Amino acid sequence: MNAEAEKLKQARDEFVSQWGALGTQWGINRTMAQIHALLMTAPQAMTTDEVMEDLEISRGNAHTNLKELVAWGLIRVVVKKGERREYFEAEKDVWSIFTIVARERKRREIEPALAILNKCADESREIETPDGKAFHEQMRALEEFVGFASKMSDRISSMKHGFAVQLATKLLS
Amino acid sequence: MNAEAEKLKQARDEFVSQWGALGTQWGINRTMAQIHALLMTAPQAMTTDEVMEDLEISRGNAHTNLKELVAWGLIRVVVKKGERREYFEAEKDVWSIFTIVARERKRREIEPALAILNKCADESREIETPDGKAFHEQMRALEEFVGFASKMSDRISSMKHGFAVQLATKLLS
DNA sequence: CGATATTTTCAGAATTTCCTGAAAAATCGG
DNA sequence: CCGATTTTTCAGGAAATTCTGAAAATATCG
Repeated sequence: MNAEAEKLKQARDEFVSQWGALGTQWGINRTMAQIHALLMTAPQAMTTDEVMEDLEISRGNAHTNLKELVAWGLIRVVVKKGERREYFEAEKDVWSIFTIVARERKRREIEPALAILNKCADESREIETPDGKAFHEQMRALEEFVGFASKMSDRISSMKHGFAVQLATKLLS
Repeated sequence: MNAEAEKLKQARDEFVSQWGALGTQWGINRTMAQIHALLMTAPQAMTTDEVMEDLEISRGNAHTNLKELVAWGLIRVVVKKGERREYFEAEKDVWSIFTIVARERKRREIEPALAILNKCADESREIETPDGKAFHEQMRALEEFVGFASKMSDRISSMKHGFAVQLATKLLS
């Protein structure tokens, strides 16, 4: 019956490793993605040392990225009775994961863009040359679109899972 | 009347520089984002040399990133009659830009993820231990969700601009 | 307290990504 | 073809990011 455990270990290792590689494409570092993958598929909460050993990384690296994941809200600290050290466990619900990631991406990608577009649209509002008008119009169009995207993101993130699925299904039908 | 041109130049420079900085957050390199910003706000198509001079970058850098933007479809090569060298101009329509970026992100972020989840869900399908079942179920849930996202992305990207706005407006109302 | 376990920080090393500049290749008109 | 112009490639350097390992800080227990 240990062949099963072996198969599981292999599948999980592959998931962790590949998910880590993907993280790079994704703008988060490899270790963070790997830890996330590891904890998402962990039967129980894990300690820093277990994570270190499993991924063969340094304590500093494990610590920094665990805390970063906690800051994102993708994992939680768990304290066990009579135990001194911290355990970590991942949020496993896919809809929760999605909304957390969407919120963070909005904060890091959409909001700064909106700020820039706002400022540039503003600074060019009164320029009367043809080129100036064209520039202003381009800024305004981008601003409007990104603002739309921002609001959509909020709207969808705040939906209940069920409602979002319903909407999506309707859209895909 | 040259104060106006000065103001425009300043606003545009700021846009280019800030958009470049944002590109980094975004997983594309600074130069590529800067060139894109520059061309999006250019009154006319520009040559490689003009881009080099404007952004103060090397020929190799300018060339590589111009070609990369062409590969994405965010800019086009323009040939002028009686002129030997290539000019570049950007796609300026925001909806087109959005669909191009969405398509590329799907290709680079969603599809590889789906492939991994598929494989891992498959490899764990027959494991009968409780941990194995939990792992499989997590892979399956993620796969389903990401698959959904992928289809949604296609659907929205293939919409006409007007229809998408209509839908969005309804959603935001 | 003092001893011990655990977490946090961070300087410097390792790695990855990006850019330069120059040489090579391709293109074109005459 | 030849010479001139333009595009492309790429080795090596520069810059940015990530990781290690060890020391410092903090927490906990008797």
